[in-house]
Amino acid sequence: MTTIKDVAKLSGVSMSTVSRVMNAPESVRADKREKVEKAIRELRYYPNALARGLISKRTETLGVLIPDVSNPYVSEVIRGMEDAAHSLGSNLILCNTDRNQERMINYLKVLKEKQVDGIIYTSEPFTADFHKLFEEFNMPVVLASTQSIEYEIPSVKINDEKAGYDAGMYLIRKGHYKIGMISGPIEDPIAGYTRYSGFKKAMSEILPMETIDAWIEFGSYRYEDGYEAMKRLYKKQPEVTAVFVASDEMALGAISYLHQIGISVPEEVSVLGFDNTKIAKMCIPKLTTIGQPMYDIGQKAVFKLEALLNSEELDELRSYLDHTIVERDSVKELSRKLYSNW
Amino acid sequence: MTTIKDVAKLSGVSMSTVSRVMNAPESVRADKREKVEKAIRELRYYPNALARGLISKRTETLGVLIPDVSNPYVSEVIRGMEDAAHSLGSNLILCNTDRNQERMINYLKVLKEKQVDGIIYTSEPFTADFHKLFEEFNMPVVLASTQSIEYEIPSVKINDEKAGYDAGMYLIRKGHYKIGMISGPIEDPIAGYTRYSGFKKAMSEILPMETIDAWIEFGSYRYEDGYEAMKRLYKKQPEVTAVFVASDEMALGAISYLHQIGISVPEEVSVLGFDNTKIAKMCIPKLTTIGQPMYDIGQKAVFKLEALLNSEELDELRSYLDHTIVERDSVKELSRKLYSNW
DNA sequence: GTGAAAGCGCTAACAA
DNA sequence: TTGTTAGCGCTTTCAC
Repeated sequence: MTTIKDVAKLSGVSMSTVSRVMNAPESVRADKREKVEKAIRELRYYPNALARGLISKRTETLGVLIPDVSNPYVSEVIRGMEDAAHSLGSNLILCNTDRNQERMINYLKVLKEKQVDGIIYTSEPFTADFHKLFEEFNMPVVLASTQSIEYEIPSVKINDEKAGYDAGMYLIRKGHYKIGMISGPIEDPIAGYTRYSGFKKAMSEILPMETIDAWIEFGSYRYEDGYEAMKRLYKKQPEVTAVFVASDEMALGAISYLHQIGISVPEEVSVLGFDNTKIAKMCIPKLTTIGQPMYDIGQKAVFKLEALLNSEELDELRSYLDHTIVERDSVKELSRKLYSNW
Repeated sequence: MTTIKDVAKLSGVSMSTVSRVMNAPESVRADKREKVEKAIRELRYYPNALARGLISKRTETLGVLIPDVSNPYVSEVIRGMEDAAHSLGSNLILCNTDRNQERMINYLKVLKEKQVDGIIYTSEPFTADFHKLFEEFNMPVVLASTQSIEYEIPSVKINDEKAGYDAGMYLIRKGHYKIGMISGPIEDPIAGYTRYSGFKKAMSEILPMETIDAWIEFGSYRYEDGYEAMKRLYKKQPEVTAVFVASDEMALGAISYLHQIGISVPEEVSVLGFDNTKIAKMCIPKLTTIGQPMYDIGQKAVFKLEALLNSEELDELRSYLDHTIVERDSVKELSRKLYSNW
């Protein structure tokens, strides 16, 4: 292994001068600088980041805590993070927590030991327990695709309640008035309760509040959950003409159930998804869905963490990026509209 | 920041003793050990992995070079890698190369500087150029979901040629004899040419070799490629009853085209996919597909790299894991079989 | 503008 | 069993 010492020897200068050509080249006289640069090339010298980090207290490495990389939603967020990190000269250490507290604590410990500059906690509710943990480890944290209301932690996500509201209003505007929902777990304060209550707010424009819950089923965002929830919903409300589903994956499960019992989407029942993951445009029918800017969420989270590390002023503690409505083929416009002036 | 010195002081022993309780506890007398452990807990001391790595020449960190995390196939491989790494006490640094040589070189440089123990190069052909690069950087490498024939580099993948052959034979066995293929690029020696030639070999059992190519189109594994390739194939061979498609994503594109022109899958045309990514069981019809053990590929690649780092004997340089045929709903059995005794 | 030397936090001889 | 000391490879004063 070649070290700074070898470079110094070969180029006939001191270690400090070699260090200078790497960190402040303009402070070294041109002739020496060139000699050093030549030696670096010849010896294929690469400075040891461990030694450097030991002094600088910076590793240019970020830890990313995610539930599971193989989740299509998460993997797009990560992609945004990695691009942002790359553009800033940092790297990402990937940690799949599997929602397992023990595994998470273990990662936190290792990341601390490896001296990562900061951590991004992604896509899972941030509980009081976690907050205590992070306090203990005392590392800069940014939340991506999640947030904390009780604690002052920087975060980046969409406005899920508004998204739920917009979803409901979209279906209403399309002429539906027998509208169901397959929500995430109501105990999930990030993507569950928020979208649920936004949807209910929209529904309250056409329905008495008390009756809305009869049109809502729940599931944990997975395909199978969507299938089962749709089954329950349909048995309860066979007149339903449109369903808002809180994730694309569940939406596919719901469509699968409808398809199985011979109900066509969107001709007989419309389905509105959530996320706009890649699958949404590959299935039949192509999914109309609430689009999250996953890449941007990841990217912004990293930029925010970087700003935090450089103790720059944060423009806002909790950032909310815009969602969109991506219109494709799974929602049908009903001709007989309830409010035709909309 | 608390260091080993602080722990030594508080527990009234020397730094070496503290070091020992962390690395060889049994070599320290119980009473002192307990004192040290208590101090560690009280001070919330975490050893600095940079300092340790500087000495041990090990960082317990691996670099992973992948084209793109947000690719569903890749993200499953990564998941296997990460679990394996975690079980071995290592971490993964994620590097999206985007098939961009410059970006890859940059990553290699940084990974070298950060003293990662080794690198896993994933899912892209390993060219002579890359080999030269890796030689220059002189870091242990394992290939995952790809391989090198010319160079002696450990690798883990499936036997793509056999998989292509099995795919063809499967369709023949299902009674088809007007069988098309949508292949990956023939210049891709990993997943393109291999599956293509395996398929041709199978077809040669029912067709003269010269005519087979008239039934094959090409695409770069993406949805849109599948759509376009299916269009070309269908125009050329409207009598086709089954198509083997070299990726699930392309298969979905192919199905989309067929659906659009009113041809139902599998009633009129059967489609056999490749990979068995998560989407395969979420679409309609659910995809019958050649299943790759993505998780296992990732896992095994990491274990292999670890063995390499510990200079253990590798049981085999190039590992080939088994593929499977996952039967779902997109392939129909034709009653009028060509070889009814099969 | 350049070099010598101290030190980042840790481990590993070597003594004791 | 334990402590002292010399580094690991680098940056950073501080003189010159």
